[in-house]
Amino acid sequence: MSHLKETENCILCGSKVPSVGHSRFYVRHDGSTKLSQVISELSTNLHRRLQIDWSLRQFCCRDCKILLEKRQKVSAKVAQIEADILNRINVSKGTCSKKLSYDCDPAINTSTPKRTDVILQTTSHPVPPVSPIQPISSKRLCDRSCQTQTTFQSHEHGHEDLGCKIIVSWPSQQRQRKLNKCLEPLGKAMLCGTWCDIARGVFKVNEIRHELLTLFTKAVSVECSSMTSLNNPTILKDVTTEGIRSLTITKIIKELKERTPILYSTLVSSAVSTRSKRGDADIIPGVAVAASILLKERCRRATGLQLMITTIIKYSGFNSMCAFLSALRIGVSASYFNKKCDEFGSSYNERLLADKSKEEQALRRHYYEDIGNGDFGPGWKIVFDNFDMYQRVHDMTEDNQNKDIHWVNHVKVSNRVSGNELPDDKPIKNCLSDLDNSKVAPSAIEHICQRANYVNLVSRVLVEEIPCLQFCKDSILYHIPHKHSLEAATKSEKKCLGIIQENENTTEGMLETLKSMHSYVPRWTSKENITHFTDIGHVGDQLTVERSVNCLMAVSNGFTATERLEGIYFEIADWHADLKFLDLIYKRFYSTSSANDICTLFAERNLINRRNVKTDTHHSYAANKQMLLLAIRSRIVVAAMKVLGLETLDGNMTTFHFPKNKPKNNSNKQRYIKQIAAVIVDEFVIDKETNNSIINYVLDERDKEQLLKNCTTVDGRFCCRHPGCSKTFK
DNA sequence: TTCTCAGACCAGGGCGTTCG
DNA sequence: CGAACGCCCTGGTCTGAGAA
Repeated sequence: MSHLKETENCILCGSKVPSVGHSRFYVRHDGSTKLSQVISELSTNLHRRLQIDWSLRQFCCRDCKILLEKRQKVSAKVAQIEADILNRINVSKGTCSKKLSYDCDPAINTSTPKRTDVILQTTSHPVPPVSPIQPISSKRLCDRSCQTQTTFQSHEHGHEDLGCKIIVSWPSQQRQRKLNKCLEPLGKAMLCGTWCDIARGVFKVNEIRHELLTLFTKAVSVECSSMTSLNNPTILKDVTTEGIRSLTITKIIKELKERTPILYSTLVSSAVSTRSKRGDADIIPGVAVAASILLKERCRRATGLQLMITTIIKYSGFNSMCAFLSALRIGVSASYFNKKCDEFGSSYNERLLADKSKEEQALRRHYYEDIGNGDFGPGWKIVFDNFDMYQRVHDMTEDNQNKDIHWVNHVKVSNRVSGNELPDDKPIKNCLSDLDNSKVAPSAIEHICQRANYVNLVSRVLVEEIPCLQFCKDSILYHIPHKHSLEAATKSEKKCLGIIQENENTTEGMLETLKSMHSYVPRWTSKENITHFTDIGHVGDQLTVERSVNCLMAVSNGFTATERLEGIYFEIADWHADLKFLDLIYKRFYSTSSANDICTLFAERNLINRRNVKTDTHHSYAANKQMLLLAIRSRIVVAAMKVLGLETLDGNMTTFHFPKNKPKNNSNKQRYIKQIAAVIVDEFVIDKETNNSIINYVLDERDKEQLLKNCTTVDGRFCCRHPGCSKTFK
């Protein structure tokens, strides 16, 4: 060391020390002198501030040396006092503490770590412990193969030393690391906390919590896998008669407790409040149901509970079903449901009232303020019909007779196609004579369109019934396009407005019904304070409209628009048109006297034993309709078999093969199937001669009308056809 | 004597009310 | 918010009266 240069300043205070004499004291780097030992025991904070350059020989001044000696004495005294306190604590409390014990087991105390010593050092606990960390509440943590040992070093610390250090010792080396700030509570809990404290410390660290959750979910997944495994399946997978008979909620809960404790605990803690007094022994149906649903989601064969529920739904009435589902926490009780239904239904007409208000605002802007011409909605109609019910009384008295109830049901149906562009104040034509016959009769183009529609309809039947044409199923047209296809594709908005408890058979009842419905007609008040109503169509069947019109006529001499029920107009909805058409068809094509005439409807009805088909369509509408559709389809199939050269339905066609050189794309398939359908329509459906004569007739009629129009004046008088004559005739 | 129809009876279920 | 209770309705079956 003699070759090292010497410093001129004191190692601590920096003051200049004399180069010779007794005022300077040598401080050795290796700690072999008393002074150097004292300096090495200084806190890290002081050490950091010293910044000693050990490449030079360091010295200390006399004043600083005195201070260092004083510190050493005080430190020794503090250590002695704290050791005395510790002894007193150990004597008074023994080892019965929930906190970490330092002197619990002599065996552990004397044991030496075989491979690794983890030394936890904390400045906030300067008491020197003598045993490894072990929370006393459990014994499993202190495993010999992985022992942790804490040693405490008594220091005098500055604030820079606060925190936790972990020291790991191997036979070959020792490493130490200061714990991250977020891990400090965990370190402290490991040092002096209970198992619960340690777990809480772990759970508070977000990163560890995330990993813990991953492990937790894995554990749940393993549990559920074992439940659905083939080796040891859950009782929920037993769907045999005996299995379903013996399946109970209690059994499910018992199995969950035994086989999926983590899942069960999670569900129970979700279902039961911490403040609840329910014990572990309680059967919680909701937990069993939730677990069953989740397991069914995982394995579709674990369907025992679902099967049980469905069976009960099928074979129980509404009340008992509600009670059952309510007990399983899937539904609510019947009484509560009824109460809520009343509540939900209380605002049954609010959307109609909102629409009415919107329409009234538009009307006011349009007529009163003279602005806003296009903000009317498509409007709506009110459809109404009688609702009849016969109620037989249990105890008949003079006053309590069987009740024949006649009420009125009404529904709001929003228009899908707007008619706002049509005039409200006058008809489209002034006079019926202005309407040409040719415009009413189908034109030549309409006949051509009609044939195209037949082709589409026939192609539907072909792809559905003939196996060798089924490859064209995705290429046919299911919706025949028309002028309002776009609007018709949207869903109709219907709103039930409930039952009006009035009898439409009586004038009084009908009047009350109309008054009730009139409240939904939008209105606006002019500057002259006159109320105007817009027109809302009310749609009913023939009888209802007839009665309504009579009633409306009866009040037409009212003083005000409200009394006259202005704004209501009626439309007849021929809901029975389908039935009437069917009736007509059966009158023409169905005769019970033609049982022996093969290929007639009646003979076929007997052949396939459809005894529910009757002459009177009114009494067997569905049966007659099905029979007719079947007859039509069968004829189309037979026609197709003839056209395609098919011996049997499953056979191979001899003509009309799909072109081999063309790819089977959508357009080619569409063209192909339409070609076959067109041949069938032309050969078997449309009578060419009749069709042509109709078209010719229509064309002739149109020509005649055009000729007539050219020969008449504006006021409808005929011109004189003599050249040069300007006279006209009536 | 047979057929038809109304009423009694019963079990089960719907629904509203009350109470905790 | 649900359970319990009571009232009433429904559907099926049986029975008796009256008509054919």
